[in-house]
Amino acid sequence: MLLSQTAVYALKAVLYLAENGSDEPLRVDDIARGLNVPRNYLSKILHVQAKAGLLDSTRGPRGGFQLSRDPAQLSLAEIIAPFDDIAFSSACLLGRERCSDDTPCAAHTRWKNVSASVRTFLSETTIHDLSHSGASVVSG
Amino acid sequence: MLLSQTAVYALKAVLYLAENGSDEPLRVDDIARGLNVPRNYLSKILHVQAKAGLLDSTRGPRGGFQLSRDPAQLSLAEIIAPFDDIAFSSACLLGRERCSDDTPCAAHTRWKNVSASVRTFLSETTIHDLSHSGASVVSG
DNA sequence: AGAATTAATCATATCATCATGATGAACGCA
DNA sequence: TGCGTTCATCATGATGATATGATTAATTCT
Repeated sequence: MLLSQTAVYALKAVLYLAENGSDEPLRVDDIARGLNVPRNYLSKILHVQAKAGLLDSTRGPRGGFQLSRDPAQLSLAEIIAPFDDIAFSSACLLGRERCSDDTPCAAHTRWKNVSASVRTFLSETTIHDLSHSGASVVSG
Repeated sequence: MLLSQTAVYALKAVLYLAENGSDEPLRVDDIARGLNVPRNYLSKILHVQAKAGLLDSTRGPRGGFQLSRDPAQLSLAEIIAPFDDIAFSSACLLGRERCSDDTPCAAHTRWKNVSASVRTFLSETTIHDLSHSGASVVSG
């Protein structure tokens, strides 16, 4: 898979919030059940996202998680970033730390356009874009 | 990283063989040293590639590994396949087993063109293409 | 046959990811 | 203040990827 399991859960959770959250925060329990993902595991993922400023968390009764930003301003890249650098630092196909036009790996020239299209997709696609697809976030 | 470490080693080894091997097989020891990769670990990777029909292995004196095919007929996808399905079965961004035009995930429509370009790159780029890049395979 | 060479395999270690269960800390409300 | 709700954190385990070292099997050459 392109993304780690954790990053996928992070994405799904944000999508779930965008589709099901309103003014009220949603509880981890409900999100976890809705996505069919382990509760405590999801809790940690949501916590990381809250620390990254993507979500607001509220404790106590009527607490839970909310998006802290407009879904139309929230890119997939930002959501993935805390869990997975894939689209950014490690864009070299052969896993080199330094791989640029000046110090290319054997695949650099041919690969860079393809990898750029992946990065562009992730940074220009927003949660808003996906949450209007009509497809269910759940099950997978 | 897009590819697993193992798949990267597999790719590098084949590139190394394409660039340094001639009629004579190359020994694991030499390839491992040339690529700066653990010897026994590489040995297993080469063995898998031999079983997949990509390499010929010969034991005993003057033995080692050779490409079993013309580098111009050897795609990156074929080399990666025994180690990593990424480009094929698990093309769904959200990790769903079934994700198609009929049963799409939320990201399907937007992601499919991008992922197709990755698959195309891997299946249409050959070892020959990369081994003439002028860049070193080693280090990284 | 015997020695040298080389890949193949086995047993094990290490680490990150993925995950579970139990407990702690903050909060709201009566 | 006290109780229930909810997120936060801790301790632990399972699994797979990534290795390492030692041994075995096949082959060549003399």
